[in-house]
Amino acid sequence: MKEVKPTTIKEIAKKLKISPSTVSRALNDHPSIGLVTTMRVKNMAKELNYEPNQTAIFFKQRKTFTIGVVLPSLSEPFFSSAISEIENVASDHKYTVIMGQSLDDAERELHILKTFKSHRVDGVLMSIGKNTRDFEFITKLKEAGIPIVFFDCVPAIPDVNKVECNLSTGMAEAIDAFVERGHQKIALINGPELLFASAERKNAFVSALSRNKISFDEKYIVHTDLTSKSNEDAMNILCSLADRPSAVISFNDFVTLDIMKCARERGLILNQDIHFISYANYPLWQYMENPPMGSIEQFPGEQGKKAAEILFSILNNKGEALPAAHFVLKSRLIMK
Amino acid sequence: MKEVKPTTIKEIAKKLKISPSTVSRALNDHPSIGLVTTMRVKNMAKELNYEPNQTAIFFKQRKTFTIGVVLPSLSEPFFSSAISEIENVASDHKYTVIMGQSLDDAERELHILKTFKSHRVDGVLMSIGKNTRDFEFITKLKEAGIPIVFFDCVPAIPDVNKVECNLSTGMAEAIDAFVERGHQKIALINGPELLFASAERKNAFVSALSRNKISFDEKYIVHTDLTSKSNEDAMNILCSLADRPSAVISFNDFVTLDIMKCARERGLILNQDIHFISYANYPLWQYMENPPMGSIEQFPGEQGKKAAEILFSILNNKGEALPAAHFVLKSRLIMK
DNA sequence: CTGTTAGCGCCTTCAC
DNA sequence: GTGAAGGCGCTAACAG
Repeated sequence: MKEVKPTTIKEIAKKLKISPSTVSRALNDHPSIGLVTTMRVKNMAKELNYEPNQTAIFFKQRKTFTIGVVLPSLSEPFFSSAISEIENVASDHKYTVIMGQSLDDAERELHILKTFKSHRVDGVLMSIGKNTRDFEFITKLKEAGIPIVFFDCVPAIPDVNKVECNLSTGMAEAIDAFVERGHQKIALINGPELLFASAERKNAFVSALSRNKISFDEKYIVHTDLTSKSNEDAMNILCSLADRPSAVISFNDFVTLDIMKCARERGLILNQDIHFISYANYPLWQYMENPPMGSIEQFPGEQGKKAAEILFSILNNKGEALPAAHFVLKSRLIMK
Repeated sequence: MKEVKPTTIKEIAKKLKISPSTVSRALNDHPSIGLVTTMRVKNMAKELNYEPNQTAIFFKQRKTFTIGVVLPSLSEPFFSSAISEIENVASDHKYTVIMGQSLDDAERELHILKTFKSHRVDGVLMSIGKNTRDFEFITKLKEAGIPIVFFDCVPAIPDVNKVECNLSTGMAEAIDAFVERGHQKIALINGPELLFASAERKNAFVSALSRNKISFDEKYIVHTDLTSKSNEDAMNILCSLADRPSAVISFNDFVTLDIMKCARERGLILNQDIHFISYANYPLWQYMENPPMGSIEQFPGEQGKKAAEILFSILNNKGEALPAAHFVLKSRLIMK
């Protein structure tokens, strides 16, 4: 198979006996080029199967029409629905998406960003990993003129663009829903204590209880390191309490899957002896025979979409710096 | 915030009073440059925070160290596990991944490929959409010297690189498993009749039955267009048969979810009155109370990984054309 | 070992 | 309205 080397502007020019600059202008619909010439050029381009060499254009224009997306993982449904939406928005804006998965490794994260930077991406979307502590890279990117918009897992730092989901609203709705149905002994299986996301859940939990005039009992909050073993341990602790809770809110769906299994094995009847609500990150309840009572949705797709839109509004406004955008979605309880 | 414009090779050269080419060579560890010079250059590069401008390098080298991945959808777990593996392999090879989702739209697919081509990606990985009929693009890419490796959903065309999953092996195991457990009335809820993937399932179904000396009865094959409505219809047809099947193999997990629901609603006891096995595309059974008996795994992650490895072996062998690779994984029944 | 020169494909002043 | 010339940053002959 002979490799046909791509047509260039020069060849079109030669065939038409005009100058390359004219061809370039014609192809870009430059107003000062006659209609006739423009048509001739475009026809010839089609005939020769001309496709602009983007690498040359990127180089020349110092713009790549490419955005980079950094995520902890590409295989988790939570993130893949985000990236799917991001790709859609990017595609609408005629942008291409390059991506990297950090696997929650801070070094790998930095490496990806460095790669993106040397690729001269026009902008970055990012959900930070669990182990990211150093945010020096934000300054670096800013210096390089590359805007970044965070979403979902965002740094607690002022003056950065971010889209996040307020976890409290959903927690409030969940507690309300439980209380309405007569539950008073409501427990929280929270994530690792030092995680910001855990603190947020706890605060929301406590204040929602107090709003419902339920006195807060420390024993109803237990922690898991998110392994299956630890999830079960947490559940066993709760089940062994003299005052076993009748309702449990858990850190996420994976935890709930484990603890539901654990509850079944202890002979409890799901949705009767014990009820569940969890923060959603795995879209499967719709299919289950005995799903939890509800789940608190965080809308990863919307977050990704919104973040991408913010990024493009920045890119289209180049020159006038916009104030840092901070968009907060409300998490919401969706009953099953 | 002042934008610092990136350091170039020239500036390093000027500071060091040597020529840009020497700097370039030193940075690339060219053997003919003295150790001292190399060190001086590298130190200065670090000091000035030099980062090579990849867009220039891509342009100059006619190589982008980027591969393009085209998938029907980024949000389906089946594909996201593939892309996750692909990203890992690419990252190991110091390659970047750009991606596009076709959403099963043939035009969008072509558009993505065109974009990739003008981006001068070094290679393409692709799982074709349901509506792709025209494979002219393969020739185009070949002419442009861009290798392509298909995986999962691959074109039935000779001389293309592809990694696919043999659906028959899993079907055979599934039928065997049913027969071993005493089932004789085994049905197949197949996908749209004109889909290649449906024909494959049907053939495997028929021959596995015959191998087990079960006479094939046409009424035990029904079709669905994969909408929930159609899935239910198919199940209702089977359930209304005088000889209702006791075991059902279905096109994929989504179909099974619907038909299990349907079966429950008709008062059948799952895994007792009726048993299920389906081709897997949605990893959730592990969590269910009454999962199907098993599922036929197609290993999307492995497929993506293998396809990526083939692509890189081609890229690293540039010059000597390799014969078209055709790798076939065996689908396998995994019992729950 | 190192410097000089040229050019990748395209766009964009500056001329006419 | 169009052409000529220069250069983006880097690398790779070709010279020393």
